[in-house]
Amino acid sequence: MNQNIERISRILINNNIKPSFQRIKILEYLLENKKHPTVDEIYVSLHPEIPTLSKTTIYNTLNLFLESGIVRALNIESSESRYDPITDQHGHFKCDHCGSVYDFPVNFENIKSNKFLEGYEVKEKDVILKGICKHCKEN
Amino acid sequence: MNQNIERISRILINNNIKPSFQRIKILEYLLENKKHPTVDEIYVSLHPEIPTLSKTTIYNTLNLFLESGIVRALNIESSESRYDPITDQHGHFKCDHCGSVYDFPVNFENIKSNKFLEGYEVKEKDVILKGICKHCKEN
DNA sequence: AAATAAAAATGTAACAATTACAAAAAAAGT
DNA sequence: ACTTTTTTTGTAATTGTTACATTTTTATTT
Repeated sequence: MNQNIERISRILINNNIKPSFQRIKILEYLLENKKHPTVDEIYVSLHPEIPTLSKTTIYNTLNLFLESGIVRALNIESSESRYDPITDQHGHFKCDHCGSVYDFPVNFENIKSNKFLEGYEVKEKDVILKGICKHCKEN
Repeated sequence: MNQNIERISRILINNNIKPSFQRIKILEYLLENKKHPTVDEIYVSLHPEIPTLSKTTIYNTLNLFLESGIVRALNIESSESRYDPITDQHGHFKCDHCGSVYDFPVNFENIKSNKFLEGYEVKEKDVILKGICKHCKEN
């Protein structure tokens, strides 16, 4: 447990972010539960452990993480942003029925090799699929 | 001009949508200016010609179009939805600098052939790239 | 260790996109 | 022409997010 906190602190420090308690907990949550949570989900999950936690802090922290590039925002649904720690490249499948967001591997090379994008500097890529997931199909 | 309206009326009728003036104008705007406009952009553009036009009508109409599948919503930025008439499949490149959204062709077959998505019903696909566009690069 | 300065966290209010809802206007049916 | 249904409209409510001032915590200096 303590080792985990040290590991996460190191990630923050490496990105020039002071490892405060809240920041550690928020990043830990993102890394442990790879659920692409919304701000509200983070808040509800961490609030029991950190009763003074404010949503503004979560917003501030996530924006800080975004600037440093340790997380990225997923705008799958227009009504809410979800947050994803940046690891390997992958696409996202959102189930219209249960609302879950699943990761799946994507070969971005096929997309990049495109004449139409010559001269364009691509910084961020995402593949978003929507539909009904396997689990919902089966029920 | 009149032919255009007839053409657009027919699209609506084919999708079981009564071709009211507002609906025709909104769909016409989407089809003519392929700019992936926001609701506000549609409103500002059509308001001079239709002074009584209400944003609620635009929202209602777009939701109607979404249900019928003649347009789809692009959630590139979390703060706003953009709307795109459905034609051929293509990806979207959004320039972080000038804000423009460019279309580019995408071969979705490369993405679909994926073991991880077996059993999943994919209804909607999008590839979203962000970065700096050619025009902004040159300046 | 106490005092001071700087950074981070917090709560409230403001904001903007969207939706809910009821009333007004227009269109369709009788 | 009258009634019913559909469409449009304006206002108010809702929700995710940001702005901002205050409080708390952390770091620095004496």
